[in-house]
Amino acid sequence: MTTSHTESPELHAPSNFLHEMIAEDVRTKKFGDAAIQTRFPPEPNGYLHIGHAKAIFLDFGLADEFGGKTNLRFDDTNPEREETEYVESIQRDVRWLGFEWEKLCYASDYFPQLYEWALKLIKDGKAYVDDLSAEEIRQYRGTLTEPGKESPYRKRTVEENLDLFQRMKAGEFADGSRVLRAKIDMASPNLNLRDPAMYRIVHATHHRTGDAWCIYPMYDFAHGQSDSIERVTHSMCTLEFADHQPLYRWYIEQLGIFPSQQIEFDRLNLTYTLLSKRRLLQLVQEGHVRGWDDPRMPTLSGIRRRGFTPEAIRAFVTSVGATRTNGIVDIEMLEHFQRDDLNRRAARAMAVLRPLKLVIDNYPEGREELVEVANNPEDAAAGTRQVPFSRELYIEQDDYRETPPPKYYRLSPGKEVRLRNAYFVTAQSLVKDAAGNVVEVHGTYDPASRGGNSPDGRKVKSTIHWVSVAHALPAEVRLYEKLFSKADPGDFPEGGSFLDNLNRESLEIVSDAKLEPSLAGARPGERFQFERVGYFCVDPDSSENRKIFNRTLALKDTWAKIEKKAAS
RNA sequence: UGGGCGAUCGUUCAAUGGUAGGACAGUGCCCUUUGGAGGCACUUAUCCAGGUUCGAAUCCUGGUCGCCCAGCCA
Repeated sequence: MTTSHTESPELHAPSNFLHEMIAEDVRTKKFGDAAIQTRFPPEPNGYLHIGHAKAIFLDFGLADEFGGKTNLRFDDTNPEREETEYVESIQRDVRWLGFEWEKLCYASDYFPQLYEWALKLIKDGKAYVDDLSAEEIRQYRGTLTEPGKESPYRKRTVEENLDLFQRMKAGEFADGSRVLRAKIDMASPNLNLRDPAMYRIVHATHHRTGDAWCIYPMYDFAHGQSDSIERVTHSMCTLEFADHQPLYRWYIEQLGIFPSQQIEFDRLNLTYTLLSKRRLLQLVQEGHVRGWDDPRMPTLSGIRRRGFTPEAIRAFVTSVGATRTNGIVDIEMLEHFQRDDLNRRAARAMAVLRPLKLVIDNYPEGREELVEVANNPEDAAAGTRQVPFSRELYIEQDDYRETPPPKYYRLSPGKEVRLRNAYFVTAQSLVKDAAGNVVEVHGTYDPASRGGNSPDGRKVKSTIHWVSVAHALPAEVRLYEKLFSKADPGDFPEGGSFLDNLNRESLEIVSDAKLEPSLAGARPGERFQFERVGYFCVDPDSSENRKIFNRTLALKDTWAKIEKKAAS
């Protein structure tokens, strides 16, 4: 692949064991002169999450690297859980990550072929129709330490099996009454080889094939063959499928079809995060979050709405790599890569979340001026903008303390600080309400310090941000914290539930934030750094006259750390 | 106690028989018109026991520990 980003080493595909393995296969021409072919094979039964992002970057990234192609294939063999809504969201998410598939495929497109192959196995005496109930089959399967025993129906003749299987397809039998099984080895130490089910009867409407079928292939009887049909050379999946590989190969060998190769890697786990479709679905259905795209969700649609970027996700999954060891990655690692990306790219703006009025007594009433501000100090090319300054400003409540604790550098009585990009200001007096709360601070500014520096070389310990009262844009800001309060949300006492680990304070809505006026034109999805506060992005809930911002991530807060330490 | 897979700083990834290194987190200092960013420094690891070898994280043997598998889910 020709690369246009040699200057960003972290964007290079990682040198991991998958890479080595494929490189070796290319060297030895394991697949002849065929190009590398991979696939990303989600079941359309839920939204994609950050764990899938790892698989996507691996599937598409590795193929790219070796000049190969990647198909997006929906593993839609279970009509009862799959929906078109998911098919659509998955395509949206893959594209958002920056990938375009070679072919869009569906396992359901292969139903006719799969059926033919089942017939072949029956004719070869390698498959049989079993009348045992699900419960009986489970009992006959044996246990981890004891071999199973053969079903009494295992010796049916080819003719009888053919007849029964065709009638299964024709809809003559009820759900669960019969199943087509592969005839392998009921004593195999690998449970997957103890005559696994190939087809089950399900009278359900499939999201694509409708009611054309009432028998559906199992994952094991569909996946390898689908890979083979698409001439997938390297079929990457997660570790829990390692036990299925012998069966994957068995079907391919019995059928004599293209020998796709399955390779397993470790699933991504993150602290304070749940990556189980079943539980994510539960969070949505029970209303613990606002939907699949709630910014607290680990779904790609959720973190996208939260303000995360594909670039950061790529850097993250690259750093995390692929191995065969199961672990849990610290969520702070993901956050680091996101801050790193946004720090370089996000335009800066000034916004006050919890406003406190600051009146500059010696600034002429009615006067206003524009100060020039860099859009991104990390990137001169981002240019500058003009921000209005006037006698009355909003500052952050946290930036003023009547009695400052040790090491507090911000505004307090008699103290001088810098108003970002504007003037030095000194707090002089304050106004309190009946309850004794500070409602207004009065101060004086040094006109000679315009732009933020005093000609006499005087230093201040701190710089605070501000928004002109007369020009302020009111807005709603949604502050997010971790959805779970426990590093392992799945760790709960007997009789409990992962829901007990939900963080009740994961969402805080600030309804009266004050923004600098330039933000009036911000479009949904646009990302900013509110200086000294954090990274934010415009939520699609925003209307023309009321902006809503989501906090992607707070800035690192050294002061909070100092305060915390002092408190302990 | 059947089978499969694995074990390197607190976490994560690397080292492919030859100086155990990077990133995240943490700590301290420097710098800073964001207590952001940046810079410097520090702390901390080869699961255990044997063996092969001039030399082992790496190869071998035996343990130990962890994960996965008994769906007509994927």
